[in-house]
Amino acid sequence: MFSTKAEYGVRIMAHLAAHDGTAPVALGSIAEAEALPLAYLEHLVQRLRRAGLVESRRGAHGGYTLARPAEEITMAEVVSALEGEIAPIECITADPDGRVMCAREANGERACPSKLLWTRVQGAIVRTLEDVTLSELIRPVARKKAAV
Amino acid sequence: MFSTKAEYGVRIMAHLAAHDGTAPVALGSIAEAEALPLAYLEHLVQRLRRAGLVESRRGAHGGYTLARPAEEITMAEVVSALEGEIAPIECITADPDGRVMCAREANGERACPSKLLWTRVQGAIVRTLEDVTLSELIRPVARKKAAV
DNA sequence: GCGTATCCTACCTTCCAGGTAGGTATTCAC
DNA sequence: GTGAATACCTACCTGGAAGGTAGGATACGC
Repeated sequence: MFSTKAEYGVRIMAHLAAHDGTAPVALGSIAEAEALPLAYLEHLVQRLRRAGLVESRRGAHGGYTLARPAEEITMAEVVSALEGEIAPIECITADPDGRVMCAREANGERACPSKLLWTRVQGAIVRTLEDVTLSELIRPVARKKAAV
Repeated sequence: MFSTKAEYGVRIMAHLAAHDGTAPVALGSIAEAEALPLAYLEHLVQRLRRAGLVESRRGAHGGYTLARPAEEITMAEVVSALEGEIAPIECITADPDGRVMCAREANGERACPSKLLWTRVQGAIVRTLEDVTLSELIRPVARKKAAV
């Protein structure tokens, strides 16, 4: 489903949000706190940086900070920065306008018979990811509705 | 996300539903119609059979039929028969009661900081899959064909 | 200029999705 | 009963990617 890239990356973001003070947080301290390999996290955090989700300061006492307030960062941004485009199966993609396409349609063939299903699944995933912000993640706040 | 197992399997089911007459449909004819490798489909259809979703008749003029009416078969059943348990990331599972668990919780550790997110994503996926029946898939019925 | 940190590129290894192969058992038509 | 068609079963193969490692270059604080 989602790989550990998404999992680890979300945890990086959550960690940054939780320690969102003045000073940047060194990736080494995150790796230690979360018990994850530093060298691997470096790859992930670079994706987050290139996506404009975190900012970095190099050198001594450097580290990372959120590029925007946690309330304004959605999980859809985080996950797609890490995993690339979100599609439940290969042939389903979304073009820049947000129209969901089946790859087979493109070359004049008829759509997958199951397009309806995968587009709905994709919609559900994307909507959910867009609906959860980083700040919600770090506040186990009075959400507690219908705890499935 | 989902592998081709789910994609192909759903197409098998859709094909069976579309040709749901008296006679069983040979897998070879499905493979040909869908342009998929027969030998691989055999693996998939066995999973569907063991899950009680299709029935088989061996020998000449044998083949497969739906085990239940298409309206009563949900995509959740089909996909989980093919892919196994549906979880957006490894540490999220659902116990027999349907309670969503984080693997880390089990061993006395605290839950992933991001559990909230993944449980919601899982919920959205499962609810969507449960909501789409096989019969809906094969009838592009009364759905606005215009805007896609 | 030294230590600390980010940044960058290349590589390595394990796993498994996706597929192949070959055989056996069952049923039908004749 | 024979042969063709079909489901059923088990084992194997293979490319690519997930997940991780290595090593250095670059920037910053003191």
